[in-house]
Amino acid sequence: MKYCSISEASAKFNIPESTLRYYEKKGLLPLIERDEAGRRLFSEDQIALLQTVLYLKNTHMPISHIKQYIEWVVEGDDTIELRLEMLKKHKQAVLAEIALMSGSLKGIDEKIARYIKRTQERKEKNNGKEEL
Amino acid sequence: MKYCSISEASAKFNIPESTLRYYEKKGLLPLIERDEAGRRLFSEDQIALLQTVLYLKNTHMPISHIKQYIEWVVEGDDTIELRLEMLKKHKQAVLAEIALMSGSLKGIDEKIARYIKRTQERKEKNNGKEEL
DNA sequence: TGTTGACTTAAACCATGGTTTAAGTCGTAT
DNA sequence: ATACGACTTAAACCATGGTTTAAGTCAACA
Repeated sequence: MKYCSISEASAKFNIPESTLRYYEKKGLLPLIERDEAGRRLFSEDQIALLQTVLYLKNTHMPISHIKQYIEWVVEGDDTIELRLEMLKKHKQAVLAEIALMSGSLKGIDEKIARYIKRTQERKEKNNGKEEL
Repeated sequence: MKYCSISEASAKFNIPESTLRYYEKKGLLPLIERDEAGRRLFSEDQIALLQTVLYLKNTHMPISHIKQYIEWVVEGDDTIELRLEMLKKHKQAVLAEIALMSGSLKGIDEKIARYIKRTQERKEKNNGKEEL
C-alpha cells in the first residue's frame, strides 16, 4: 500500500476530498503525483505531511503560514532552523490560546454552577406550591 | 460610575468600538440605553453581560448561539434550564476542542524535538568540517 | 459498446466575523 | 461662533477557509 487515492486520504483523516484539493491548490500539499489518468496519488511521505498540516490547522495556524512551513520542508535541510523557530513560536501561540479558552471556560463553569443553584431553588419553590 | 461610554467599554475589554456596535446590531448586547445625544450608555449589568458574551466568543461559540443565549437571558427566569443545558453542551464542545488542540500540539512538539536533534547534528557536522 | 462511478479542473459561491467608510450630530473648550 | 473630538448610522467592504457547481475524462464492468 504505497500510494493512496484521494478518497482513501479523505477517509483516513475524515476530511472532505474538496478540502484536500483546496489544500493542494493553496500549496499545503506540494508535489502530489498523478497516475496516467491524471488522478492524485498520495505517497506515504505526503500522508505524513498531511498529518502535520492537520496538526497545524487544528491549532489554528493560518493557511498562509502553513504554506510557508511546507515550502521550507520542500526546500530541505537548510530551512530546519526556520521551521524550528516557526513551530516554537506557534507553540507559544497555541498555549496562549488554550489558556484563554480555559480561563473563559472557568467563567462559563461559574455560570453553570449558579444556574444549577437557581434551578434547585425554583424546584424547591414549586414543591412548596404543590404542598399548598 | 454607574454607566460607561462605548470608548470606556472598548478600553475595559480591549475590543474595538466597531465590534461593540456590531455585537449590538447582531443582538448580543440588548437594551443598551442612549443619552440625550443618542450615545450608548453601558450599565454595569450590561458590562457583566458583555463579559459573558466574550467568554462565549473566546471559546468559539458562534454568534447565532450567543444571540440565542442572550435572548434567553432577556426573557428571564423561565429560560434558566435552557441556558443551563446550552452552557453544559457548550462546555463539552470546548473540552473537546481543547483536547484536539492539545493532541495536535503534542504532534507539533514531537516535530520540534526532532528538529532540535537535527540542528544539533548539523552543528556537529559543521564542527567536523571546520577541523579539516 | 455503453453506462456507471471515481475522478479531474476552473470558477462561482458561501458563511462567518468582523472592519471601514461616508455622512452627519452633538458637547465643549477656545 | 467655531472648531474639534467623540459619537451616531447604514452600507459597503474585507479576509478566511472552505464548498459547490459544471463540464469533462477515464477505467472497469455488464
